[in-house]
Amino acid sequence: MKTPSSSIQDYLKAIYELAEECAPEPVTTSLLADRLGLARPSVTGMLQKMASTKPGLVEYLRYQGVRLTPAGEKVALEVIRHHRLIESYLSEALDFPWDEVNHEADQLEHVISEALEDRIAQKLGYPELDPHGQPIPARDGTINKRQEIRLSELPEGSVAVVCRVSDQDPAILRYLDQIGLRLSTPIEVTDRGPFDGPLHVRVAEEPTTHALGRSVTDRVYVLQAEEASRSSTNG
Amino acid sequence: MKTPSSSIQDYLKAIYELAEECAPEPVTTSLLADRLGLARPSVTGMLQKMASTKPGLVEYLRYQGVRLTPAGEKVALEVIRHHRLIESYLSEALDFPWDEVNHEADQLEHVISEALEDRIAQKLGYPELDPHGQPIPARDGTINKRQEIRLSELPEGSVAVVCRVSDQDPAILRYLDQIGLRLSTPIEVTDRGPFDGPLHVRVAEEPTTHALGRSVTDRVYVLQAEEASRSSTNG
DNA sequence: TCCATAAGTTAGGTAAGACTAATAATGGAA
DNA sequence: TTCCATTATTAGTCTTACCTAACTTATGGA
Repeated sequence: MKTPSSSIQDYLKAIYELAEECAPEPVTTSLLADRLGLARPSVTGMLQKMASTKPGLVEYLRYQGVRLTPAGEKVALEVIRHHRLIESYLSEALDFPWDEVNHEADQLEHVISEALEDRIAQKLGYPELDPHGQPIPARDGTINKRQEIRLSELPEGSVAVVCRVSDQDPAILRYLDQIGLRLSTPIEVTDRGPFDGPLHVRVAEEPTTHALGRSVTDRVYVLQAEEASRSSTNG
Repeated sequence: MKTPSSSIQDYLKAIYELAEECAPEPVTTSLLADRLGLARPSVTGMLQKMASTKPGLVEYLRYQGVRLTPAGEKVALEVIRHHRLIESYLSEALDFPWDEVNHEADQLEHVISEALEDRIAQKLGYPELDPHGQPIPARDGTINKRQEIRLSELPEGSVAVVCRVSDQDPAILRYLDQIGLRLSTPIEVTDRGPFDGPLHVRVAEEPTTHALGRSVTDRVYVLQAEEASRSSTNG
């Protein structure tokens, strides 16, 4: 199969990530448009084109959305592998801060060769997690999923360890870094307001608590007690 | 000034390199088409577009060719800086062989950010030469030119040091590597046939000589005695 | 000097991939 | 069950950068 064009790769990646994050299956046209920063009709057009000219990658359901086929998911995971390896490399080898690597990797992921990817993976010692704790798919398209839950779903009083943070919003990443909430950091939910109000979280050894809104707590994933001990985090 | 599109950057770079290599000023449409792997009418069209929509970058002379203005040359040198820094990084940090870095860098040079370029330059210790001995332009667009001459212009019997090799043809680079002709290698012209026949060259300490055709000797640059001592080569 | 050939340009077309404005389907509330 | 707001799609353009075929200019021998 010929390598799909850069634009199609972006669509596949976005579909995969949205499906994983919010799971309104099938993934909706406007959600995709928002994520990609495109007008909705552009997305409709592209989805129809993908469904007709690359049969077998996506399943497009008129007025409902789009779903990846196993083949489409494999392509998406290849792109994501590139992306996360590049993020890791930028962070490890070139000291990029974790809020900048996503943007940079978005550009690089489409032009990197397999040979370069191999060298990078080798130099890094074949890492399994990127700088945000996101699992790096293997070359064969398999990916390790852990028993992580969203910080927003953590019950009051419970203690857990941060294991993964969405890399989408640099501002959030900068904020998390600033309050000391990084990968492997143990945290405690000291207070959840009613419904989906802000969560009060105490970080590691520090005395102060921070009130975190939904935009943050939905993008931070944690491992609870037992699960945490089974898995070690690395960049 | 907005960053010229990737395609325009390729044209500017190619114009600069062709002018430097062969100097039929102005650079001819078909030379450009060959270098870029495009049909001639495509090049004509692009040159006209550049001349009209980006005035000040190139001077286009109908039926004659194209020349860079100082501003156009500056943009070209920025692209070339990206390219050569990337080549250097791939070679130094990721152990890429010198015949592969050009191709890889062609892809990467358009998507690398200034921030990433800076990190790379810093990690490498601000190198002045790329893996082929080509000077890396400074950020302000200045470039160091040495008193190099083509191997094909070296008189019979003279001894010189290889200081630069064109990175355009991977096969030539592999061949040179194979016969031991690398940067800083001293060589001697043992015999030049009549006119532009093959040059017989002896490499460093080795006894055997090699007959090199014009396609090679025009792409290898050397420094003679005095000049060689003024300049040291590094990757 | 003339003309064949090489080199360059014009004309017209295609493919991606995006956009806006207008139209149609969907689904929740009254 | 009807209606309306939301969401999705169609229709029609635009831009970029390429292509081929046909035509034009330039050039260097006879």
